[in-house]
Amino acid sequence: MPGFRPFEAAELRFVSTFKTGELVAKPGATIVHEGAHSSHLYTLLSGWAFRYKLLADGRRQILNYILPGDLVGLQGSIMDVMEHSVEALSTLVLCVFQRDRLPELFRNHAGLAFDITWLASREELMLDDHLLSLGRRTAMERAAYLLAFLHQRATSVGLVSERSLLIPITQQHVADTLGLSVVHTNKTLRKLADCGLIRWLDRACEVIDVDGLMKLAAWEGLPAGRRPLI
Amino acid sequence: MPGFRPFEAAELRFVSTFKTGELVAKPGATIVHEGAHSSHLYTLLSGWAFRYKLLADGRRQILNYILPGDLVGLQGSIMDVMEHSVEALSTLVLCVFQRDRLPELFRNHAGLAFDITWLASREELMLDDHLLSLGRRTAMERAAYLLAFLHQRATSVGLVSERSLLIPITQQHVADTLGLSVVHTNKTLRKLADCGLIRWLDRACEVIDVDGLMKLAAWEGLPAGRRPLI
DNA sequence: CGTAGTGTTGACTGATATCAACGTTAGTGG
DNA sequence: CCACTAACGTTGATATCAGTCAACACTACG
Repeated sequence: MPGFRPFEAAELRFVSTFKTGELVAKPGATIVHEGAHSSHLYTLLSGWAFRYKLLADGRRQILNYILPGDLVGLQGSIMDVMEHSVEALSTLVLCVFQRDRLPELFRNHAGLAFDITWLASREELMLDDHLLSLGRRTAMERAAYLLAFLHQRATSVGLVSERSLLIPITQQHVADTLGLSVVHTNKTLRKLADCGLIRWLDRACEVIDVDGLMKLAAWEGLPAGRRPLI
Repeated sequence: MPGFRPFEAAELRFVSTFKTGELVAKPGATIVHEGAHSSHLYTLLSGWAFRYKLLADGRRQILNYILPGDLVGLQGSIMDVMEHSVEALSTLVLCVFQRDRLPELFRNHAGLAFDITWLASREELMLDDHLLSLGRRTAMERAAYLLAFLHQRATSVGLVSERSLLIPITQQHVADTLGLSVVHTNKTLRKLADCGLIRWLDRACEVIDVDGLMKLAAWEGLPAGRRPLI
């Protein structure tokens, strides 16, 4: 896989013992529960998922999307309580790590420790972008940003084959990401479709013109560069 | 200082050589510029600051606030480009680190490396809360959340003396944090003041009833527990 | 064949933005 | 010492974006 930094031999050996197994999750399954203690640490191998938080009265906010190569449950492994939930959008395959060997990883494999911090910094960077979007962009701009963002992330892990990508989300997901109602989200997505920027399929979105979306949202894209994989 | 984890001797020795000096910044000064390469890595020793991003047309979103003990510029040290700016709210004293010795820190001081990752996770956790606020809370709830949040953070670093705290921000800062207009922010803060929850001073906010604010926002507070200091 | 989830649309309502004016204060230069 | 200016905070009138309500079509599924 291009775009990932290569492993050293010792790192590879450690990671293979660090891994305790694989977990498969069905669409709609909750992998991580907000408020849970000592959940596991995972890497997503394939599929789409998302992180979210709930308010007491049921209002839901989607915080970010999880794509192959992303860590799941790091925050819960480092602090002790999980402060968000994670749900599968498609069928997932996760690599399960031994959470309690994280200190050992930091002690003996500085390269891997740095990679984890790198991934945490990248998450922070994405959240910053989302915050800018929710706070200061209009509904159209927000929607355009979100779809351009997901397209770019999918591209960077090789999910965009022959110029086409289906993002497996419903309009309810989009609404809960953008902080809008479903109805208004529907009208906004319709406008984007009428402009020829996207196509909305059954429970999926096809991005037709990424550059158009990025221009509409005035979004520069994520910084390029090689990323680590754990 | 209670609430911080103690250093080991070797860590203390390293940190004292890792530090190259101190930087003092005046209120309104920009310490870190969005788009800048190779900025420094700092720890804030005293004062209040904030991180923000701008849209091309000048719309500003404040991402988070920086209080004593927080790292400044970690994202820029790990990726290469700074993706946000940092501005001083009050007079700051910063501890300046040698950014290029970060790999050495990871290699020889696993405990400190873990601390950095802990701080990054905590930042992520705060951003998650902000995202929930911007996406799903009303103007009143958002304002209440923000002020309760800042009060709690100030408390945890010992800034709240004799039950009183002045947060050194203008209503423009609040507006740019909450994603609202200044005018509406003013009306919202007025309502909070009329409820006896806060008092608005010249260029500062005094929190009178944190519990009332937290209840209004349905916010649980940040997870408790000992934090690292670098 | 009913039911639940999803997407769509129109009518109406409400929250927040925009515009405008004004008071206060602190700083500045004459 | 006194205009003058620039931030900052305040308030009311009006405009607009997004929310709510309601109805309906479509599909998958039991």
